Amino acid sequence: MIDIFKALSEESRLRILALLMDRELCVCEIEASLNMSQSNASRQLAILKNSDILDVNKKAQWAYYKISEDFIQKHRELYQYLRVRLKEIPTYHKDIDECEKCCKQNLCSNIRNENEL
Amino acid sequence: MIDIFKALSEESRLRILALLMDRELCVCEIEASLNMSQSNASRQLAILKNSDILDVNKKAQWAYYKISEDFIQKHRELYQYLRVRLKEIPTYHKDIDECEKCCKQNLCSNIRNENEL
DNA sequence: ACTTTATATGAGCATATATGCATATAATAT
DNA sequence: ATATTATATGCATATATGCTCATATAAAGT
Repeated sequence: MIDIFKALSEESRLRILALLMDRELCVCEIEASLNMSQSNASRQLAILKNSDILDVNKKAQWAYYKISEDFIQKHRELYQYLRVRLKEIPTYHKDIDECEKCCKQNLCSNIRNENEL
Repeated sequence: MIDIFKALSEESRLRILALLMDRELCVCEIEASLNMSQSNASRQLAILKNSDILDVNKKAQWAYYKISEDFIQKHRELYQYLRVRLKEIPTYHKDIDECEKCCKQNLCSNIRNENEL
């Protein structure tokens, strides 16, 4: 539990989570959407993954992160709380808009769509 | 929200919160129950209060801390989550037992009981 | 084999946090 | 007034964290 709260106690990680509430994303999409450096995006994702909030799904050279199903089930109240409250982050709408743009551009080619849809 | 998660991301503060789920307590009772230094107990309580999780009620030379009613109402899912999960802290039962002992000893005389019951 | 692309990670720096000690403040009791 | 008791806080220090730069790893394309 303490690891979860630690993971949630940093703004850039909350912004990442807010994006992942809607869809799974690869590192480069998060990096571009939130205007973070590649290494920083990768590190923050690793922290969220190590606290079992995120799952990663590696395909070819891409790493797709999403909210872990296990987290959603085991921490239901907290997940619901986040679902509502992450929208209150000051940059929320800007971040979502940026993310929409990135996803439309198919930053990391089409491999995700080809394999999953 | 970020301030709340930061406040919740430290073990001694979670242990304090676990005790306060049952009753309001003054600094010296927390200090004795959790075997913390006076200054540390005071500081952690201040952090929880500044993030609006706790309320303080000062009477004579004592400061009684409790979970803020406002927090319970405004962060209902998170509060329910904490209510259940704080019991999973490894030292939970030991802490509660110690706290029972302290309260029975009337560490800070009887002023609370005289005024409130 | 070499290059390109995506991600992860080590080293180093700056900042933040936790904590002890000493001291300040503030209320009470003598 | 002085002493006692409870709490808060300034300062110093050790540790942790966030972030950048450079580099490593790993998969694919040429």
